[in-house]
Amino acid sequence: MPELPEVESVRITLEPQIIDQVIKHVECADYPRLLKPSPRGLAGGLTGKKITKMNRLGKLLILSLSGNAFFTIHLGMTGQLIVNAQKPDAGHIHLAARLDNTMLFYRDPRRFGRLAYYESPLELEKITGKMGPDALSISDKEFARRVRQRHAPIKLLLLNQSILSGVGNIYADEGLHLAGISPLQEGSSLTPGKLSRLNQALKQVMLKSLALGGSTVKNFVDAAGRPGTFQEEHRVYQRTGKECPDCGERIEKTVLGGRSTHYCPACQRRKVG
DNA sequence: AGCAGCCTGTCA
DNA sequence: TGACAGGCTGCT
Repeated sequence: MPELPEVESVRITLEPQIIDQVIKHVECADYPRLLKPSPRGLAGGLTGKKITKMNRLGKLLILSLSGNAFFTIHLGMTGQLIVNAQKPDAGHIHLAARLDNTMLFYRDPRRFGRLAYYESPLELEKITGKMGPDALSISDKEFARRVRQRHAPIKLLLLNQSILSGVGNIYADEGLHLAGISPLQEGSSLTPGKLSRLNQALKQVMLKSLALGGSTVKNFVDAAGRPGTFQEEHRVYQRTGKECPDCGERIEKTVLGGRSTHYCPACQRRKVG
């Protein structure tokens, strides 16, 4: 489900509840695709480690553990972290970790998420090294450098996590609308001015969303169990046929890279040549 | 570049 | 019943 603002909302609400606690015991389901390097390897690696810090890169949560090890959590589409004294009365809980003062559960109905244990910074770096810079901190110059050499439609570039980390379908659509750029516009055809406008628009949209706890389109909740409200501020996303807040034209929907794409045909006209 | 595949739940 | 969903990988 979650993109950068939702994942950051989880990080902010989860960190104080689990920081400096030792993972006493781990139980997990037998889903090798979800639990890396393997269900047993993950449980064995985590057990006995202290959680010393919680960071985020794009949509990836990175927990630092004692002994220079790491625990990463990618929520996929429906991943959810729950802190509770006992196992919640809900299905699809694939991991339960007993900490000093509480328990941490991972729930994920669609199982598109991924939990992984890395035994050293070098192992972690193999993953994070393939990811682009975080979308909240990338400079205009770096953003332009990474986008301008590509010919694909700009929306597909924004969704590509090796170019930029953290932007998903909602914020790509919202950021492009705010910047007045067509999702179909080729990356290489955008001027430096347009590109810096887009970079700033993405940050603006995601920071605003973060301030509102993220977007809850379906059932996102943070680690305090609270939904976000940024969906009420969406300008184009899932507003097909409704009026553009800027010009009143009807919002259109198309498909790009297999993903639904919402835009205003008037404000986001494609420039050719 | 484009699409099937991974999964389940929900809505029309 | 079928279409669709906020992500990503791996195949052609």
